[in-house]
Amino acid sequence: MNHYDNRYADPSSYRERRSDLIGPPPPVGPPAIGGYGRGGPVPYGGPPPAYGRGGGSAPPAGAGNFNGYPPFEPPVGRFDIGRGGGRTANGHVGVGDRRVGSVGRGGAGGRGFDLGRGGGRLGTSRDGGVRRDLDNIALPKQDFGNLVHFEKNFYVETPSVRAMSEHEAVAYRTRREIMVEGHDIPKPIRMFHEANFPDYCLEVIAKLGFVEPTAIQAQGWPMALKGRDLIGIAETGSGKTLAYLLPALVHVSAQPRLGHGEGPIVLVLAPTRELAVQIQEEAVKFASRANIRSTCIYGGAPKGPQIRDLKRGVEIVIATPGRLIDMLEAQHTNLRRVTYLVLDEADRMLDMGFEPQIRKIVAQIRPDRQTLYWSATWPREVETLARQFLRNAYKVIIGSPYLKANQSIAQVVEVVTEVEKYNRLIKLLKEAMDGSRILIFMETKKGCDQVTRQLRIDGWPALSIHGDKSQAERDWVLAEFKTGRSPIMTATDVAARGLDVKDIKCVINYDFPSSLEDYVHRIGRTGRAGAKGTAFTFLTHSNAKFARDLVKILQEAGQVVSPALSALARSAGSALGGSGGNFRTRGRGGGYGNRALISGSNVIPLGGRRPW
DNA sequence: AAAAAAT
Repeated sequence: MNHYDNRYADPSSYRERRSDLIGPPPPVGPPAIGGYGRGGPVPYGGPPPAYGRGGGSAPPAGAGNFNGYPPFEPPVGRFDIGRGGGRTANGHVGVGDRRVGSVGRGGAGGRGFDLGRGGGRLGTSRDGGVRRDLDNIALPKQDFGNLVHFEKNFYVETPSVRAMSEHEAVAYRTRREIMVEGHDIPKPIRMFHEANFPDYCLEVIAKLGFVEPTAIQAQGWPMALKGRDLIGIAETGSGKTLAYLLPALVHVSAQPRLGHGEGPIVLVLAPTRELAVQIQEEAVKFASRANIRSTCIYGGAPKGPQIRDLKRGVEIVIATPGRLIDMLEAQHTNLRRVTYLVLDEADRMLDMGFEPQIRKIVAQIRPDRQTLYWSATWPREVETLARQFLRNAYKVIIGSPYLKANQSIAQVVEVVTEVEKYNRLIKLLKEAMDGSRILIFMETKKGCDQVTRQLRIDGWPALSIHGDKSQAERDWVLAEFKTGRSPIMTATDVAARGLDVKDIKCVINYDFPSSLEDYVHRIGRTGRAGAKGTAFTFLTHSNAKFARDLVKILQEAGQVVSPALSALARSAGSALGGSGGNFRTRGRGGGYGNRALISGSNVIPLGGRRPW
């Protein structure tokens, strides 16, 4: 037990023991806010230094610069993706050399390293073949026969928590709408210091300006610190990331230090690259203070630096599944030291597209690990599947156990026809352009590109992010959006979950999403951390099957339901059928999207007038 | 019928 007690009494001791270790990369500084204003010209200093070729080149003459928004500057050079990786500017040569076919360890279990990707044996179509390959990669079987015990219970009640009566704990949970399940549930904490985090955590928390734990943190922290498995469900923007990251740091600090060739202790899995990067940025803020190293492993970026981080030894890995499996297959790392596993956006991670990959990864991790699932949405069907990977789990739900939207988002639903959408969008933009950001969701990548193109022709400073764009372009577009240099972003569901961008005052669902869970996540890009936001949603008759459940979500959040929406709801059945049947029922449409041009020429110069 | 996740 009191491992952790001792450590906490002297937080410097661990740092000293580890003084030989190299610290993590410095945290990424917050992007400068501003640069976009209603009246004035927008300062634009040329393409982003990270990607720019020449740097700071003046935008070409012509309409493109009229509003001060840059024409698209193709971010090439640094991420020379898809050409073998040997020619990157920073000279990571031969990343591909040591990949497939390396011999498995001679030890127990099959090795199954013979599934090269070079041959494309499962079909050469870009879309489809790739995923089947991924699913077919066999990782070496792990032998968990004689593992040594590891410590995972670090929860020590402070006197003030101990003094809380059972009755007070229940009252606190009622007041903050905390619903708990499981055996031996700890009392919630009311203040940050009651979680017994190391001082550096409290310092960073103070610096970030947080005053009180959110409900999910108040109950989730003591549960996670107890070392038990956990399902944590709380609305978008309510602080789930810190709810699992801070216990992760405590967990890491109490484990034996990494030996040569050992992989991470904490593994966090996320469904998109941008979300993984964002979690990593959050982790670094805290971990760097404890000399705990963390890194992000995700596709579309050069492997060299990622491999280097893994080889050097890193306590926390935040990853998207595909690249992690790739790294495991190539034995750049292993998961034999992982004792704290997090699935962020867990319902998404367990849906059809991801489940096989998750199974593969989880099979590499010792069964007595601590496993934590987090999401704002948790369809009933997922839980059965999820429980396969859990033991004696707690469950904590904030607010209603049903599908629920964040209450601080105003939701406006408009019943329209397909052809009316664009003009209606323009009207909304004219009202909404006030210096903050506007995020527009589309159903398809192609639709995304088409609307973005038209918006730019009409002079609207919009850029688009979706999965057919190069990672460099995705990074660049998101950065332009975050800084406000390009205040309108159109997106597919790649941007639906988890992304935390400041000052998104307005989300527009140009196309209705394919599930109500996605609806809740999409609109949750606004109204973060108690801020207000507005979500506009275009609903057509072809979306009628969602109307009834959408009405429920609106009512639950205290929103006005328009007569048009009620009428549509009455005219159609429920999308959820008996029991939420829209989960895991959809197959993948093959070969749909069109690959974005590497040159970025799908982003056209802005039209020559300022329409707002 | 879509998106995402390796090259």
